[in-house]
Amino acid sequence: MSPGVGAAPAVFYHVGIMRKLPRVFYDRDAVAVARALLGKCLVHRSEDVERVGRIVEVEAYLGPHDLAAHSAKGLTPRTRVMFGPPGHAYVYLIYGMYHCMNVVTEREGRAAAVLLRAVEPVKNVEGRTQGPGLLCQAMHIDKRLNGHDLLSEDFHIADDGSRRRLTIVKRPRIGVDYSGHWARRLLRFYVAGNDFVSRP
DNA sequence: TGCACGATGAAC
DNA sequence: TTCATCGTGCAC
Repeated sequence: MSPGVGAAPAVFYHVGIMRKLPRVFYDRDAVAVARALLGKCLVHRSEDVERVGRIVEVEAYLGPHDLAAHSAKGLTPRTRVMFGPPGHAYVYLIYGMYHCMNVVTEREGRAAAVLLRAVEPVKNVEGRTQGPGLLCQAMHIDKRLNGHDLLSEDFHIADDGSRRRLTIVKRPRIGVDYSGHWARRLLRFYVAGNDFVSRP
């Protein structure tokens, strides 16, 4: 993989030793996890292919009191994973045609999560990755991975040792206008200037 | 059992 | 602004 001379400065080049994020990484408040996930690598191995994307845009969902969060509906078959322990994937079908992937955060019962909204292609990623639906499509993520442990070998998030300074932009979350004042909270975070952010 | 509505993306 | 398309949650 060649860096490409004179490419946009917002693109990451460095890929060093991959260190899988430990359980304690996810066992923190959703905002802290959301911000810390920016720049980390989402890794999914399936059908003998390892696909890697660098996370550049996320949204935090704080729990049942957050009216924009699915867990605001309470404990249901669908939200069961959100109410479970941290470091697991909450994957659901939206609008009958796209999948969205979340990372469960905070201790069991808190039902907080971070939605992955966009990644920058790093390895074996074809197609667009700007937006939660396209991200899942390109990374071959679907409902079969709902509840999957993110400390597994085939599906996890890793720190590749990149120490690039990131300027993080805070914005309101997308598509949650039904949630009253929660829609105005600045709970969407993305890497400033990155070309793969869905809605800069 | 029926029905309204999405944490979306693409076309018009 | 409209629409594709279907699982989920809740009303009846």
